[in-house]
Amino acid sequence: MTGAERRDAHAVVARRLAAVGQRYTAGRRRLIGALLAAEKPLPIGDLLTASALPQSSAYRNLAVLEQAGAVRRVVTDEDFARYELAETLTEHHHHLICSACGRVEDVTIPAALEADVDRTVTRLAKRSGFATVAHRLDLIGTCGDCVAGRSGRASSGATA
Amino acid sequence: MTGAERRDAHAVVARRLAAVGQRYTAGRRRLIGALLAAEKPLPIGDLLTASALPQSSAYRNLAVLEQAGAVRRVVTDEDFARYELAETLTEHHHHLICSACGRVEDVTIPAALEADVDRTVTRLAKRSGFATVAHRLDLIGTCGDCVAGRSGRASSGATA
DNA sequence: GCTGGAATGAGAGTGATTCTCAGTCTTGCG
DNA sequence: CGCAAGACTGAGAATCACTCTCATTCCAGC
Repeated sequence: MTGAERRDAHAVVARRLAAVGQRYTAGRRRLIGALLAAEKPLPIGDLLTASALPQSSAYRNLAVLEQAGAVRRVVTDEDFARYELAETLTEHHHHLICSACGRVEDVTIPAALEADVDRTVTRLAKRSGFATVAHRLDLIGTCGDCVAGRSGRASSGATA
Repeated sequence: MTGAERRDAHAVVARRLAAVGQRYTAGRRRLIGALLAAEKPLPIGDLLTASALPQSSAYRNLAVLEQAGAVRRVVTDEDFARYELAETLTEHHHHLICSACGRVEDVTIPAALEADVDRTVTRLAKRSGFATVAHRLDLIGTCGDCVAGRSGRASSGATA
């Protein structure tokens, strides 16, 4: 991610926070900074380290940021959540999740397929009486490291 | 689900448990029975009620059943997990999740699209060095009840 | 009928997440 | 500038899903 995009993202976040009557404080800025740099969903542990925020503040600020639409909480099978920037700050993407070590990476799928999925999904939702619909497509498998035996359950992906 | 399918499912579960050296006890049978009847992922709360098992036994048995490949743990944004029968006992399907009340329903998408997704997903996974890959496609929106205002966060879907 | 391992259930323990609350920093205003 | 209102912070307690422990019970095969 380039410097310009980064500045841009910060500006957008600031605006969204303002829209819900919240300030863009230093701690929040550090959280967003960490997420910008990561380009993949980060576990709370990494965010605590990266932001140097006390646990309670980190959780509180992530909740605020999520509510402001700047950040998204990502749940996996692990027993802790991960956070990533909201798609409106990055781009629509999906996750490649290693079921052995928990590693998570971003991937995008071809636009044509994406459009197909979206069309179908919308139709199905309507049929079931659901309004609006976003989709979440995750690919779950075993990453190269885990196949090779050197697993390890690292908190963030080591080979990034 | 018909009676024959039900019997069938029980037989398959029994076989899979046997394969990992486990018995198909009454409590486990009740858990599977509840899942067969539900045809949608059930929260632990419902399973405790339906199976009349003490909490520790329910969790333990669900873990065993999952390991045997009879059951699948489904995570949503809620702070508790849901369980459903493994797809090898039912059929490949996806979930329609209401982000307001947490309600979850099963849906299937057209075979053609399913095949497309699968092909793409496999290719992407390979490119990232992932072996094998299953996909999880969830549709997240707001169900009719919640749009209408009468939400309520019921543990299972009321209007099934 | 016995015996060993599987299974059970009550209760304690764990760990992520949330809540509480008193103190601090900002912002807008006079 | 000085102040009040309210946003923000951080430490710690509380909550809650889930897991573990352990003594007891059950069952399959001998």
